[in-house]
Amino acid sequence: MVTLPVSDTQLKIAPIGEGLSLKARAYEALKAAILNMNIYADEAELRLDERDLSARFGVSRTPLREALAQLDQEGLVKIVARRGIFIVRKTKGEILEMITVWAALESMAARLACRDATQDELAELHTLVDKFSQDEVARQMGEYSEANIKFHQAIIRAGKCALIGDICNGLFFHMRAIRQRTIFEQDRAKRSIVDHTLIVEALEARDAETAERLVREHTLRLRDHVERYVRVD
Amino acid sequence: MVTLPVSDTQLKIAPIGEGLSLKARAYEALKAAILNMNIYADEAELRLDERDLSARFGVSRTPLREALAQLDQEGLVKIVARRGIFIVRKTKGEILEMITVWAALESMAARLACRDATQDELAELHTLVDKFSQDEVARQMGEYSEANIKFHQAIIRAGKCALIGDICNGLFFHMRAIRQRTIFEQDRAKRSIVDHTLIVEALEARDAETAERLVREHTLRLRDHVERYVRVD
DNA sequence: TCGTGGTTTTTGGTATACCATACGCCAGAC
DNA sequence: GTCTGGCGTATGGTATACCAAAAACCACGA
Repeated sequence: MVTLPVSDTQLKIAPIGEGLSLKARAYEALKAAILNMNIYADEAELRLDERDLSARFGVSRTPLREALAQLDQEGLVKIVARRGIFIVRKTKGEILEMITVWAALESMAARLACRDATQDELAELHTLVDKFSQDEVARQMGEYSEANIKFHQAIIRAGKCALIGDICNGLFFHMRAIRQRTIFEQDRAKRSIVDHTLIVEALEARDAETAERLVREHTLRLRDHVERYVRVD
Repeated sequence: MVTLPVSDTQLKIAPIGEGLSLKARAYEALKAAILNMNIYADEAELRLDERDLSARFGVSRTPLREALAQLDQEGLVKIVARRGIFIVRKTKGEILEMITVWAALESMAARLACRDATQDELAELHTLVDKFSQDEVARQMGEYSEANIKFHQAIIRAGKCALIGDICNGLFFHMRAIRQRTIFEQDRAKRSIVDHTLIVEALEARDAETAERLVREHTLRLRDHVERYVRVD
């Protein structure tokens, strides 16, 4: 009897039970939980307990600790020996720095995109801006935020630098975890549409200097807005 | 009797026994070991073994695994379930991306520095460039590399954005771990001195646009040099 | 000689027990 | 009443034993 290599069949029964390791699953679950916590809970219970979490998830402390250690390194929690595990609240200063880094990276991505973006990618950007302008009345702020992120991610993707994408995704995640993130959008939607339109025009013209400058100014303007009007807890 | 607060005494006996956790010590040791390995060893032994390391360090697998997990997340090693732990070799593409990110962040730091750098910081930059020009004959490439990094770190510091500093330090570390990193310096020292001098001038003139552009072009030029002439393994 | 099947070994993943220290409670002295 | 010191408890850190899957090895047969 001949047994075919698994890769040659079309079965792929595989994904049963989410083939991820317990550590990975605990990590995702905790990440999601912390994010929700930041949105819903108010000031209460900033502390986590390894044994308690271990019991809730039904796994031992070992994989849980590995997941927590990773979250600690990413800056979402802070582990203090023999004291506890605390959910980290970003300070306003840290948020401003994140936006600054974002501005630096995305403006570089825009520059790269002027050289390397495909026609398809430019078309996609055009679509994102257009769709956005048309929805103007009906759209909710929440949708705007998602669409907004999508637009910026599309620029970054068009720059073809995976590392920029990775770092920015991390930044975006931390932003998402901020409670008053709605402030990011407050009174900025109209202005953003204009900015976005101009940015796409510069990209289509392959004008690197202008595209870079527009993206940088656009994001730094958000930074200033947050610095001036947002009060973080 | 009056007992003085500890902070008012001048004892500070504290640092007994390197208060670091075993995990932290294992992490530092492994990091250093991997770095040396990348420099000295040739293609041999890209694989690590948890039990073996555990025996060598004299600690159990648990803290060792946590240290390895952290190195894995930082991209220095890759842990594959039931296969082994492998020291990661950066591809040429990844190196180019790191330099690109560096260019984006340091140019932004230069922009910020034009607004926020103190006179002392500008003076320090001046010193770094001057000292460097004078040593021209006697200096070794190795020293150049260190001085070079120092110069760039000084600019980043002057930008007052801690996050940019953190990310760049990570990038610099990975660069240091590259074997043929001497190529970075090959035939570039003379040009660098000119570049650095101009950059400092722009900073002292508080000319953000020029400083940003010069820093970006300087680093992207290094990127192109690597892309063209460096062959990574 | 080559391939084929099972068995042993290796190796990272997980569970669990124990350790050491920071904190809180409470009794006792002044 | 307040401060002090011991002692118990909570909690992250560490050690160790076991598990499962992948790889390596080996014997056997065509």
